[in-house]
Amino acid sequence: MSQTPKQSAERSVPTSADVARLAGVSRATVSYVLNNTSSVRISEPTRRRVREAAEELGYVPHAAARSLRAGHTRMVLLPAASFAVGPLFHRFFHELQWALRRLDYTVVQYGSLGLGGDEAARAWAELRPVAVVSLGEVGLTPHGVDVLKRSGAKAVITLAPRRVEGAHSLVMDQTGVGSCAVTHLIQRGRRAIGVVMPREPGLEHFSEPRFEGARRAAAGSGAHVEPLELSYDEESASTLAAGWRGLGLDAVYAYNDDYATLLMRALQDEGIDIPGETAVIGADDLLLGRLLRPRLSTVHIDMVTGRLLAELVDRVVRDPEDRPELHDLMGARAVHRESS
Amino acid sequence: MSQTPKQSAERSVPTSADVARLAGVSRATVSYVLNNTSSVRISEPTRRRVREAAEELGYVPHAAARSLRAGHTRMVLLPAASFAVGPLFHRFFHELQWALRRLDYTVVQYGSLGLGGDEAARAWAELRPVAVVSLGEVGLTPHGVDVLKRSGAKAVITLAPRRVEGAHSLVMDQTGVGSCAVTHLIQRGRRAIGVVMPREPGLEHFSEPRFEGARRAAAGSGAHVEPLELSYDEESASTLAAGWRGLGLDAVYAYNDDYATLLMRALQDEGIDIPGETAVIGADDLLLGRLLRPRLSTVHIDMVTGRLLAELVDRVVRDPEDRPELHDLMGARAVHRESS
DNA sequence: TTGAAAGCGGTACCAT
DNA sequence: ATGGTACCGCTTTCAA
Repeated sequence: MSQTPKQSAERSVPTSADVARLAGVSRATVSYVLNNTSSVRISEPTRRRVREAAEELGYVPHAAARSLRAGHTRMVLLPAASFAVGPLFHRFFHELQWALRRLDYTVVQYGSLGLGGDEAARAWAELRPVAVVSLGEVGLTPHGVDVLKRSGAKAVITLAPRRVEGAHSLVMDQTGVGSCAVTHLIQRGRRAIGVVMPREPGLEHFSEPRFEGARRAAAGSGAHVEPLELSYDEESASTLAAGWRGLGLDAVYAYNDDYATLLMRALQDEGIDIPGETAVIGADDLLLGRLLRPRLSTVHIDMVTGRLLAELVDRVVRDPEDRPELHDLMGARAVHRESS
Repeated sequence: MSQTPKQSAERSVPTSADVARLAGVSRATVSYVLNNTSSVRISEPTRRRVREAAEELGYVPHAAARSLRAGHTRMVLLPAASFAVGPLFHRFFHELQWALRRLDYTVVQYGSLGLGGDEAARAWAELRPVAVVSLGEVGLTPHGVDVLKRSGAKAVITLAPRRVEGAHSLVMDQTGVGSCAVTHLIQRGRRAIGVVMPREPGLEHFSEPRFEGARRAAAGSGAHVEPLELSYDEESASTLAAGWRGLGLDAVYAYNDDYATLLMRALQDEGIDIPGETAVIGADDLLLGRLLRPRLSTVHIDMVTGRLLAELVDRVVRDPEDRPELHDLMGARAVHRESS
């Protein structure tokens, strides 16, 4: 019902020229007033007239026009994750956005679902973001980085398991997670260790380095690791569990707590004693792992705060020559509970 | 190593004028070629020269300039969820983005963490999105909707538990979830029913309608419902469980499966038999619920596909007068397992 | 204290 | 088949 009165106003979007006309001033004055330009003094009555006019018309500045004129944006583009991220990442994302906003950036997530790496980079570049912070979901190639930088991006930062040429890469060392888990299992006397590799697309960026870390931890210790594919559904888990005894494993590191609980349940249903016959450890320290019996051992991950990364983004934007390092991006430590 | 050769090119971002100069043609011709404008015929040799020049310079069109000229964008803005959404929503979001991209929209998530409802709407309006699809995280007010529409948004669609004046609201009727759950419990002979209300901010938009549905289902059936606050951590759960017997309840509907499993574990640790002494039901049908013992009863939710919503967005964008209804946005049905 | 005007990077009409 | 040019909305000198 409240739509009809606005119908006339919906005809066309008010511009600063409309505001100027209504206030009886020039467009320049409108700009000065609405941006509180300090280098110019505008009388109080004029300011009021301008503000009232803007209010009355429901004037909202046009970001595209503004940034076109300015020659740059304050947009930080975060390629949106195309896979289900856990609460850990979610929290980090949240903090990052909040901190960036405090630094007066416009934070935008740009999904790139149907696009390949370089197509995505080009699509992002069209928006002329001042910075791009990629969490490694889409394959950002050296060429993609180059496209972004040539389009004016001051900072291209990847938080990926592996380094990307040309970008300011912060390696989020997932190998530490795998090596923590396997070291823990070895210390508890296990030698034949399965490592669950999720089949879900997108997760390979995480699972492969985690496996690599597991492999390295086992090397030279007398233990060996063996990759095991698993989809995140009950059927896949029970299939794996059904053939479990034939694998001859005495322990399993199951990528993360979600997969670990799924597999542990299937193993228990198969009559396999946890941790007696097989030790199980997950990762990410999800609440979930504490709800099952036996309680799930896990690898707790301390992630850098979003605030820290936001500050780094800001530094690189202000001085692209500056290449600050952010170490200890991720700490990992095994948490022993009852399943190992 | 690949940065140094580009250093000169990084000085300034190439424009269509640069491409024109290099190709020895006018800017108009560049535009025609790169956009495959069908109303104009350009010779093949010219086309090639233009394309090669664009390639060589690493030219990427400036989205802001384009939309400024065009007078409109193809941007669909999805306010990013400020709270942890479950896999259900995640999947829906994913589908929606994918489908919108197929329809040639640019999908952008805009976080609004530090902003109130109307501030957020204004910030969104600056980007001049052609459509806004809000999932109800931020309080989109009638005024906010108005701002967006006045700024040129053809479609403002809310997928919220409650209707928003002026917007094209698709009510995602969360009450059905609550009433399903409670009806199920009543049918199984329970009368004193607790309803868990998560303390986590943002979830009240979902939990309150779910509670309302629960209340309505109980009304006139001889049963009664009672809200119970719970935070998503073990301590809160065990506190609630410790006083459980004093509450005199014989069943609980625990918002969703996450909260349900958390509470169920705490109740079991307190020695309370599930479902003998207390029946438990969750919602959302998460895999998690099938991993615990007893298996968790739940309310399965069928959500409309993202594709369907994308088509609706497209329809409203093409004809804002059209106000198509999308019914049965969410179907809910109780799934009986072992905990009730 | 305020206004006129140039120009950011594209697009599309109208000439040639 | 191609080029000249006006214009989209806003900011920012420079002049008055």
